[in-house]
Amino acid sequence: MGVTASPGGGSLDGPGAGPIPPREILDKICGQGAIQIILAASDGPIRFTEMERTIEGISRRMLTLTLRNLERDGLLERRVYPTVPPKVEYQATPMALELREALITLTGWARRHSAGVAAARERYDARQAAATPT
Amino acid sequence: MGVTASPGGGSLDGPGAGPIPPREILDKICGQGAIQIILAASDGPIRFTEMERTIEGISRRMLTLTLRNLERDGLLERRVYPTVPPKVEYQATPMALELREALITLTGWARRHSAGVAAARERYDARQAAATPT
DNA sequence: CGGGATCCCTTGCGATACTG
DNA sequence: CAGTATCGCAAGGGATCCCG
Repeated sequence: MGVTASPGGGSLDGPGAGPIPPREILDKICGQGAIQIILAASDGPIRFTEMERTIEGISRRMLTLTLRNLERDGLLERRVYPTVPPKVEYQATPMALELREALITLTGWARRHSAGVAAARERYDARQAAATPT
Repeated sequence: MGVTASPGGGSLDGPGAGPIPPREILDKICGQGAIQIILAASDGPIRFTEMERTIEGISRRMLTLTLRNLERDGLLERRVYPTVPPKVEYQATPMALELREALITLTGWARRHSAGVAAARERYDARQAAATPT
């Protein structure tokens, strides 16, 4: 993987650091609420605080960091309006839009099977507890 | 392992631990090579070492852990043959198979845009470096 | 409004060694 | 073959404060 810089994901790679391993890309997209962020930015420009309210559960810090990462990877475009108060808009790039369908499928699946996963988990845990002597 | 329901989205077991937040489910699926594992187990039963060879780059530890997590969440079925030497097979459950298409899309996208992401990253980093005074 | 900087605990994860 | 156990560092990520 990258060079492991300081906390925040700022990987300082030297010039000519080859292609990114697909695994790393997927991890970035799926981790830390990036999916919701991309989807939120897929329906036109969206502001920072709008996102914060839309995504619900994400911390300010993580939102900022993930936005930066996605921008860096070319998945989001960030536009700053030097007004007072400041206004910043994010929107998905064409590259990111290609993911839209798949990401919707994924989130839909997760919502539909939320209970099923919880049930499976309880069954598994119960079985483990039963197999463990006191 | 097991409990540790700390900030971020740990797994709270215990009786009646409600439904799983979709976010957490997605993170589990996307992180630590779970995608490749699910896909590898989508074409019929596959053995532990086969997976280890197929996935390439995953550590023994992570493979084991992720397999356990996916089994616990009801995405993989694990079958043990008490032979000598032991034989263990994993295969995707129907629930996990529903993800197949989307996961293939995702991995395909990641492969296609690997270079594009790398390029975007270099551009971003260059711009940052340019904006930073010495 | 939209962040950046710092603190600091928690978790992820590789490396290594041992086992049925 | 298919794991489990333990160690140890580094990354993850929340909380808090500050700033243009």
